[in-house]
Amino acid sequence: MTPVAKRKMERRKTFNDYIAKKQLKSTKQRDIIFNEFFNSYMGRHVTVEELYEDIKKNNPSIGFATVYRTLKLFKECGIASERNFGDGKARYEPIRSETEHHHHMICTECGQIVEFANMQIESCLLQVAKLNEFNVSNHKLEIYGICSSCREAQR
Amino acid sequence: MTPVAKRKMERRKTFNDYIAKKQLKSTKQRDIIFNEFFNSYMGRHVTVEELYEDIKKNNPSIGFATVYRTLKLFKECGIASERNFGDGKARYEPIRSETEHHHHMICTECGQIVEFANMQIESCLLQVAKLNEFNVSNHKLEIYGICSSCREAQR
DNA sequence: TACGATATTGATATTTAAAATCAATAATAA
DNA sequence: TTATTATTGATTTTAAATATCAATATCGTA
Ligand SMILES: [Mn+2]
Ligand SMILES: [Mn+2]
Ligand SMILES: [Zn+2]
Ligand SMILES: [Zn+2]
Repeated sequence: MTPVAKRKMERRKTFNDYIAKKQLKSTKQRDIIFNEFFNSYMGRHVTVEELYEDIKKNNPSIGFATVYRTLKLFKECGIASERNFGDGKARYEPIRSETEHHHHMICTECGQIVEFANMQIESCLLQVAKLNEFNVSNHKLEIYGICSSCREAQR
Repeated sequence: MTPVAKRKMERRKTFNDYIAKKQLKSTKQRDIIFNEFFNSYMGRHVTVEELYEDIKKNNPSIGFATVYRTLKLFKECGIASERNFGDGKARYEPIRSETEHHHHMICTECGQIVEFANMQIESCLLQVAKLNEFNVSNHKLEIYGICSSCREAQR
């Protein structure tokens, strides 16, 4: 099994466990959305609208509300992250591993997103929180700017 | 003159200069909004609605749209920052000096906001950006968690 | 001071993403 | 199979942000 397929199976198990625990139901729609999301959007940041339009191509009967609710469900059970990059639309990305954690650098010109992780920043953050006696549940860090190719295009 | 008064005067000059440069007009409404914002909301993070309700008390004829537009104007000319803490409402805070820069820690229980600045984080950020050849225009960092008093209240 | 050009105001309407509603339908356990 | 309960898809509602527009205020100039 490829690492990608294994990763997908692990998320699937988390999802199934969550469904069982919360006494929800397995449905064809949830299967379809799960598969499309984890097959096509690994490492990407997709809006509800985008995923809906994509899925409609092969499954025209699936409704927008179902895609919307299913992505929220993915987030709820910890297999997807919700991101907000300041354009007013929520974006979702598949979580790649239980432990992964990263932030984003967004080109305000072309929309390109570069992911990064930095241990030093993370430990500084925890230190700041500790100093102020905050119990951190999550944090977000985004860098906005112009990427090199957009900068070249301008000259 | 107190340091607070001096600070306010400096922002006023920036605002006046901006109005002159862009050929805008000085109005009673802008004066009122400027004064309330810089008198009552230094170090705070106010929504348009909140500031509007506040101003209405003494100036019932001022419209919501004017408050909304004036805060955007403050932001535009660099005397206010717009913040988004994930509740779907934009917040504005007066800028205290040309050079100040800080981030926020938000209690998800009581809404308390603690500001912090950390040079180490800032330089890490720039390093990450440099590595990826991004020209940084701005960045945001927020820590969400539970403050100590809310933690105590829970026990 | 009066005039004319232009920006501003306040009320209201529009836009948009997110969230809620609900009758019909599907999934599950007995 | 049946009863129960969750889900779906269409639609409506909500709420913040933004746009519109006629009436009015500002400001340079005569
Ligand atoms: Mn990402
Ligand atoms: Mn602040
Ligand atoms: Zn770019
Ligand atoms: Zn608190």
